Amino acid sequence: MLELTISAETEEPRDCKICATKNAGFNYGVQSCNSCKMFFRRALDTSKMITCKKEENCNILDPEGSKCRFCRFHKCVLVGMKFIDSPQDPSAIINDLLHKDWTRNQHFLTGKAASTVKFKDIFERGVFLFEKKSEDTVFDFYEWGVMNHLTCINFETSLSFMKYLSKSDLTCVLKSSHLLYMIFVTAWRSYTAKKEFMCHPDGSDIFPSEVEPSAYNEKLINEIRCYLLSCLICLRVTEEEFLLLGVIIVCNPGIPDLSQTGRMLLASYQSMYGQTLQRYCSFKYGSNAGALRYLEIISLSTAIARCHSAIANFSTLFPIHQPQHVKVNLFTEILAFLIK
DNA sequence: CTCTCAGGGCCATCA
DNA sequence: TGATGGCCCTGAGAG
Ligand SMILES: [Zn+2]
Ligand SMILES: [Zn+2]
Repeated sequence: MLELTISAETEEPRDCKICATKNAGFNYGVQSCNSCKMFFRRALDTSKMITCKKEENCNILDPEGSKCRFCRFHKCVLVGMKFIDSPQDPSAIINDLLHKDWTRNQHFLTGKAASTVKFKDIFERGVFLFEKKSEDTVFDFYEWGVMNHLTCINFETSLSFMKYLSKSDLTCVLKSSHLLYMIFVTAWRSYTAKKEFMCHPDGSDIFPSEVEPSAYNEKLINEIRCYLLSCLICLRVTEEEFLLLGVIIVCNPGIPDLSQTGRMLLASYQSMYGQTLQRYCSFKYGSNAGALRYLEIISLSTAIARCHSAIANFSTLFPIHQPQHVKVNLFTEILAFLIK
């Protein structure tokens, strides 16, 4: 690879790009010393989230700053250390997603949100514990809705790359991509239940009962209920395609307010999952049909975005058409945060 | 063979 | 005392 970027002038070409140690070799694709190489590898291995105690801009060259694991790791990413072993085994990736998705679905079907869950925690950490729901519990719209949000966010934050993101980047991802992902999951769930319109597992509506459909444009309501689902039916989307497209949506690097390292991390993972989807398609449908199929699956994200904007429109119209029914609860707080 | 680099073991350091 | 990180070694692969 051509090295066109000129870093600080005092830096010798053989210095470690992260900590400036002399006589560094090549590790993970960049000029780096052995310590930084090992640090990077161990940082990738750890299951714990790394955080910065200061402002996420510690100077690694100064002995105080070099103690910050978060900032050192992010400098590794920033200078271009490759954090994905290439190429990945597609079936291992799919199995990992299958397992995470199964967990999400179990929580959604059998759990209920712990009463301790508060709005301000949801988009900060995105990890929740669920309590067992008793057999005869009947959820109303808002309880289903909150569970749908929490279990999807739980899934999103359990993805392998999320632990590398800073807290603010994590919030950006959840704020921009979570609702798209949740819409897709809801459509998928209705699709696997062979429904013709989106609904909750017990068949209840995806609109709260106080919504008076006749007060709205029928096309708008239909777009929310049916449009995306009809695309899934029409394409006969497989579970593998659902899983991979779901992650591709969650690791969209084009969302606003991301840090540069956050964008780089998401872009690499999105491209890795994209390649996996491509390989899956060409394996399942053959090389030519697979390439077309890949594009068709990717273009589902347009249908998801269309449903998203219909929901945004609806939630703008709702307080205008039915001001007497506006409620404030956890679900409406979450939705208000996501649609802005 | 030599060179480079990924990865693992071992041990010093520090809360 | 357990987590962390630096030093040194090994083995695989390329040339
Ligand atoms: Zn270094
Ligand atoms: Zn820091």
